[in-house]
Amino acid sequence: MFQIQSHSLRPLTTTAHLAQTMTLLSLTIEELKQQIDSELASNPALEFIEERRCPTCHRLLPERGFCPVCSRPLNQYSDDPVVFISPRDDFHPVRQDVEGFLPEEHDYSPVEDALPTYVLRQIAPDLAIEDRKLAAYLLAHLDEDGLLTIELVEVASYYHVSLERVKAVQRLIQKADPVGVGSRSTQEALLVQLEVLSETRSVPDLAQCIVENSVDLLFRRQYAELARLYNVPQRRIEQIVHFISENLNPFPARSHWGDVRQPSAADVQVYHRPDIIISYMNDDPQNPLIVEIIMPLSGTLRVNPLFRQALQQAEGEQRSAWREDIEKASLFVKCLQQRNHTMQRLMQCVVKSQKDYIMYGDKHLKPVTRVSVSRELGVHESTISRAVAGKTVQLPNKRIVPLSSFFDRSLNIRTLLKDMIAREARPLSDAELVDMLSREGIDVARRTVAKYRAMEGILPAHLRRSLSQVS
DNA sequence: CTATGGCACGGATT
DNA sequence: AATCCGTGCCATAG
Repeated sequence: MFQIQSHSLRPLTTTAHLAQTMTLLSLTIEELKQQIDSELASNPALEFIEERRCPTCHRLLPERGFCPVCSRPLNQYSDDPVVFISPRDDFHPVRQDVEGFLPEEHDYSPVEDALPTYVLRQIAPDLAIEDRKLAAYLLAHLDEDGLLTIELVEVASYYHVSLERVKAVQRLIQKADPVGVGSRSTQEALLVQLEVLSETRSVPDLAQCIVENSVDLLFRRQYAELARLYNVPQRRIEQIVHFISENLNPFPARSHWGDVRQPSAADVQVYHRPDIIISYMNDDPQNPLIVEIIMPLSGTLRVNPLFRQALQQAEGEQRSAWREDIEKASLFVKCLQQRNHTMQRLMQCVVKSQKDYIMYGDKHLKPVTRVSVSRELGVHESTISRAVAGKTVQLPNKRIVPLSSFFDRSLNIRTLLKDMIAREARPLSDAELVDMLSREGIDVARRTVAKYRAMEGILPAHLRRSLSQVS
């Protein structure tokens, strides 16, 4: 497919252009940053220019006018959300030189490379040189949830060091972002997260007790049982559960739970950095929405004009090599711009139709499909799919959800269902729930209600009875 | 007999 | 082309 290359330049640029834009589209910020870095490093024709930032909010100023986040005058504009590209360089808070740090002798799959390196960077400064191999070894044995797959004792005996030392390294890892990574179990991860959290804010004291002694009850949502066990009102337990699901994440490396996992904390996740941030201007719900599409750099990329000039004087071999560099550089820049443009339009469209969802919560999510968006934007559906896949969005209420949740066909029904069950006077059977839903204008099969219930981790009616009796 | 969960099928979505 | 999701049918538990 690349034979065309040698013949003509134009078809090459267009197909390559498309291909590269596609791949860029599907990258998350972290990947995008890597991509840009490597491009920048390998191509001398590519230039990076620092740009102005807003003095108060530290965000980059748009082409003209005021900072969209902190200045008032923008209010005069319509109610439509402001969508813009927001470059940031505070992306990796800790950037340490870790060259030669990762030992080669251990095989770990390149796919999982991102998380280990990310963590390693953070803890590097606090790590004794001789403990580095321990850290690297531990990090190389994380599963996709960020949990450790090996026993600490094994590591200790493998390296002939004391268990204590391995534990110390593990603790260091656990406290890095994402907090709790490198724990042996979800329970351990939760405990670490509680501990870290308690340093900055108050944590319900029972929370730790519960996680430590009765996680299984917690995961199975046996709130009544818990209330009995700890001799507190069930209301209190529910508060704590709420706190836990708001702030903790049993799978440190996960952005969202798989469908059949412990549904106890199913609605909220803690994840490191969102790709997109949606907020109200000045955090005031009166103001229009601000949609920031995060760029990992605070500046623009362009083809270095000096390099262009130099090309004029170059000759022979050099000239063609440089010419190629320039081609590649400008292609990359174009693709990047197009990526941003597409993202911008995509978000514009999505935010417009899902405004209620963003402002008022899950109940108001409209079942928009990727196809409908693609039609509206006039692009291929797969483009949208790629752009949406793997990205995360921070909502005004600081929750971070996958972008794909904007396209969830049943979330609104599920939350409605959850509400109804939460308010129910007596346990309602699935069939009765179907009735109630149809009164709300939603027609679903009985079987489907059952499935939604299962997704939300709600027990069947006859089992819920016991709960309501206790409380 | 009623309420639910399992399996599997078809259509939509990606 | 592969996957996901809603749904119908049937078995099973209560």
